Amino acid sequence: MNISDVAKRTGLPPKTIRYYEDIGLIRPARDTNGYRRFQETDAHKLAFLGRARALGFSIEDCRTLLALYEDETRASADVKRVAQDHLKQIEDKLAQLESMRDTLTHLVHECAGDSRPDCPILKDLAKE
Amino acid sequence: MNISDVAKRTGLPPKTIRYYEDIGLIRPARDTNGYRRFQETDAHKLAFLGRARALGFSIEDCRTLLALYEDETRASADVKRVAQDHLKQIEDKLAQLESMRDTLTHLVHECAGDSRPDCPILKDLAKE
DNA sequence: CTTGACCTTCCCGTGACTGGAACCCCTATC
DNA sequence: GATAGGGGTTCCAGTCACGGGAAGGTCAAG
Repeated sequence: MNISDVAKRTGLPPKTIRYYEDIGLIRPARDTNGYRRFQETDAHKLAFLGRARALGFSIEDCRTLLALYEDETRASADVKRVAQDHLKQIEDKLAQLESMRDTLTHLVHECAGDSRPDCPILKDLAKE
Repeated sequence: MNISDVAKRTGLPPKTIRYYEDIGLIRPARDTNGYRRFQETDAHKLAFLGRARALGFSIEDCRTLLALYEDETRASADVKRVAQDHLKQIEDKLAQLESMRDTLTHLVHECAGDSRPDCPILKDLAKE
């Protein structure tokens, strides 16, 4: 498989796949002409990475998860810890965004949104 | 006021304040020794920017909001549009994070987290 | 006069890519 | 054989909103 084939199969852009090789997440073989030649295992790893990234794991987390995946002697506790830490981060971010959303929703609701200059949104931002 | 004074008052790090000058959000005066000399209006603008950033507005949104704030002939509709667009982005992000959280919560719950290698988290990432 | 706390500018690094330039490879067609 | 096109390759720069750190000027106190 060439890079565009595996890109189609995994849904990852070719640029991203090259980047993942760059940072050592995958090591596809090369043809004599210099083209990357992807094996099934490469496609499989890339799909794994795509799903991990879709769950918001950082690249470094992905590296760890991939290593655990390939380590038959892993402890599931190690995987769980990575996932729990990440989940915690997401929950923190959610709380922060919810707070922003609540404030913004309130402000937007208060604002007339007409041609007059008077605006509670700006008033709030400029308070004190 | 020197930069550390206004930093204390606004809660913004000096680095951030210099950056805001760099990109043209503020234009503090200078003393003969080259030090920035902040007026009340500068401190006020910085506080405004700090609150806008705390609500998650991008720097470019902040620039727009500041311009609207200083324009006595603004229409509140323009402010409202910026806020609504931003609110939409936040809601999209929230939905995305909630979906991640739900999946992760489920997976973490399924995982024994012991010394055995069997792990539903990895299984899910590697599915297919 | 020295010390230490300020201040200045400048450059590099962050995360995870994306865009673009410049160039090579392969096949098909004129 | 020339050419057109659609692959592929590398490398460099840019994104966003700063933060770290170096090298050096300024100022008040002891």
